[in-house]
This record gives sequence, structure tokens and C-alpha cells, in this order.
Amino acid sequence: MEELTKKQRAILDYMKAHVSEHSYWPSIRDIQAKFRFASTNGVYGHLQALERKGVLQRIPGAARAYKIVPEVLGDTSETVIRYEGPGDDAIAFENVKFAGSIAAGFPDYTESSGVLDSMQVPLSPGSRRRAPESFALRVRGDSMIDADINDGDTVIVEPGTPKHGDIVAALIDGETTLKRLIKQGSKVYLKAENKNYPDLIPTSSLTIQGIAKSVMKRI
Amino acid sequence: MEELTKKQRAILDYMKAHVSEHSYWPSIRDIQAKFRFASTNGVYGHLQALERKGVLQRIPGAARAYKIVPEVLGDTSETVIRYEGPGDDAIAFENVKFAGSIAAGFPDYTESSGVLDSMQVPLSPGSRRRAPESFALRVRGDSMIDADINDGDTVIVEPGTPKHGDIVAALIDGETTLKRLIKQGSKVYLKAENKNYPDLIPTSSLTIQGIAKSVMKRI
DNA sequence: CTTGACAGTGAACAAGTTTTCATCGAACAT
DNA sequence: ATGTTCGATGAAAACTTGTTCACTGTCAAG
Repeated sequence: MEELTKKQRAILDYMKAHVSEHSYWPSIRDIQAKFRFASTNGVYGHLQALERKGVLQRIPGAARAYKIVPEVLGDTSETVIRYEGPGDDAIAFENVKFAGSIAAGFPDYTESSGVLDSMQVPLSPGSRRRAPESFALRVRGDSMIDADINDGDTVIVEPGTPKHGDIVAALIDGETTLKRLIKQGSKVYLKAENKNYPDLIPTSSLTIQGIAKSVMKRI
Repeated sequence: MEELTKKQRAILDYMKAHVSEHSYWPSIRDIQAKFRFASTNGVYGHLQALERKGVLQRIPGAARAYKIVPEVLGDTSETVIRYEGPGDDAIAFENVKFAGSIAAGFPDYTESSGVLDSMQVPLSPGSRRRAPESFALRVRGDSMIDADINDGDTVIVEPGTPKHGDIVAALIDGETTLKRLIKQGSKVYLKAENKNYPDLIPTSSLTIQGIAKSVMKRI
């Protein structure tokens, strides 16, 4: 896939953020104002580029109507798996304490998960922030509904080496997605828990940010 | 809150479904076509009604731009309810930060998380400890299975004044239980979300420790 | 019977938005 | 030098969409 230019990426991010915040898409003029274009046509070109590069789908003629195209699938071959912490947009749980019990028999998360345990983690080089142990991600989209992980849920992700069948947060084409990891011999791919979605076969490299251990739902 | 008419409900549902499927809102004319109105004004009236009844927020002038206001179960009655924090043995989540989201798609239109937001809470009077913001409880038993809260799950409980229909952590006879709070006129009782369990009608007093806002499940 | 609220028609308007057209300068390869 | 692409301007066209106005029918309450 063609790479996005810096401005295209910025515009795409802004659009996503706008949707996330306001629950509706920005108009071209909204984007124009945000990026101080003198003409709507400046934006227009970028939107065309975003569509041509396959990351955004416009609905012709309709106002404030777009779709984000989930990134593409590539060819199958042996894949290099890289492990990496959460991206910039995923800020960690910090110092999450969990202790005590109520009315007998409080959970023993210390052994079984460790997710909620407060933990001192060494600083990553060059970083002032403490390296996060676990982090939370808000789920959007419905690609995991068959695993009962739905839009709006929050998953707690732990770094680690995933096994076959684990649900992982993976970085594909610059975007974090939540999928089930399938290892078949030397082949590795990601499977959405939704029959309507195709498998995601990584092109060259696959970056795993961590393993989803828990899911948190609003009541 | 005012009840929605059948058609208003249908329209609201259609709008939600449209967003869910297409990731952008329908225009008034889309709705008109769907419900075979002969005039856009038929839809317009319903949208006004939906806004007046507080379940939908329109963005004036903007096309395909709405927000869904989370619906609340009404009924405010006055009852002898005491509110109390968690017991000594249930220690709070502290400084839980949250940010970021996963993949692209449309946002959660029902509600935002909030639960996990870090928050400074003022000291309660006479207390040196900071009042805990939220705390976690491990669920035992199957009294809430119809609300999809199962044995072994963890619920995040926030202090606050519960409304009719909220799931609350209540202290009854010295034990904390998780039940749905039902207010009917002046009567207040607790309802298990499991048909095999009877309602729990408090004898003298009812102590609410907080409102269950989220449930956390192991994957 | 009348009144008023509710739901709807039909048409038109005004504003919001996308899209097209003509043009320009800089970067860049031919 | 020359053509090409890219990012941008400025203006205008064309379409989409929310909004308003005038009017009709229904139905229940007073």
C-alpha cells in the first residue's frame, strides 16, 4: 500500500478523532478550518488521496459520510513477529492497585493474571515515563463480536508472547487491531471473531503489542 | 422522562442501526425513504420530538450530525437510603488512567467510559484518607446472570446516588450483594437478575455502597 | 362541538457541502 | 529546458440537506 504523507495522516487522524469525540464526521470545511487551508479544495485533494490509497472510503455526494477501511490483507508466507509496547495513543494503566476482599473470597488476581497488580517497571531508555506494564484499549468496531468483545468495550492488554489462539493487540499498517492470533506451522495470521470479516494475513511483519487478558464492559 | 412513541422508537433504532452499519448518520431523506414518508417534514417532526424527549441531540445546521443521549430510567422517589463507601477490606482503584482506542470505526454512541478516567477526589470531611473513587468487587454466585454478570467476574463500583434500574452494591445483613435497585413509588427493593431468585426487600435500612458501572471479565 | 395535540402532506427556501474548473509555484525526474 | 506530479488557491457550480410555511386529517379531552 502506498504510504500516507504527513498531512494525509494528520487529516485522517483528525477525522477519526472528530468522529470519536462528536460522533459524526467533520465536513470538508471543518477540516479546512482545522488545518487553515485557504480553500476547501486543499482538503478535497487530500481526501481524494486518502481514498486512492485505500484507507478512507467516501460516499459520493453525501455530507459528512465516510468509512474507514480496515487495512488490507497481503500474501501468506513466513512472517516475522515483532513485539512492541503500546503506541502513543494507548496510555497505560499506571499504578493500578487492587487489594482486599469483600465478604470472603476476594480474587486472587496476583497469581492468575497480574493485570491489576501495581508494579514497578524500569524506565524505558530516553523516556521519562515509566514503561507501562499493562494498558487499556478501547474497542471500536465489531470485528470480535463472536468472542463477546463489542464496540465500546475496553480490553486490558499485557505484554508477553502470545500463544496460538490468544487474542492479541496487533499493529498492522500503523493501526492497532484486536484479533485472534492463529499459528499454523510457519504461517501466522490474524482472525477476526466475526464471520463477516476476512482473515488478516500480514504482508511482511507483524507487530504484537500484547495479549488481551480481560475485557471490561459498561453496565 | 417522556416515553417514546412506537414510530419514534423505530426511527431512533433505525438511526442507530444505520450508524452501526455505515458509520455515518442517515440524512432526513434517508429516513424518509426508509419509512416511506411522503414528506421530509414527517421525519422532521419525529426528530424534533426525539430531541425534546432528550434521547437525541441534533447539531443545528450540520448535515448527518447527531448525538445519542444515553437513556435513563426515570422515577425519582424519596426513600431512606444510606450511602456508604466500600468496607475497609475493599481498597480502591487508584489513579487509573485511560486513553486511546483500538482500530477505526464508529464510536460508542451509548456512553463514554468515564469509569477509568483518572480523577482527583476531595477528602471526605474528617478523613485523612482520600475518598476512594471506584473500587472493585469480585462477583460470587449467579444471581445476576441475566445481566451477564457471572461468577468470577469483577465489577467496578463507583460511589454515587443510584437511580431506578441501576445495579448497586448493597450492604444487607452485613453482606455485600450485587442487585438491581428498583424504586416504585415509595417502595424500594433489590432485584436479582436471575429468575430463580426472589426479590430482596430490605427490612429496615438499606445501605448502598455504590453503583456498578462496569464489569470485567477474563478472556 | 370545539379545542388542542399529534402526525402527516406538499412545496419551497436557504444554508450546508461536495465537486468541478482554471490556475499557480515548487520539487523532481526526463 | 521541459514535462509531470503534488499541494495549494480562488471562485463558482451543483447538489444535498435541514428548515420553514401553509394546510389536512385524526383522535381524545374538555
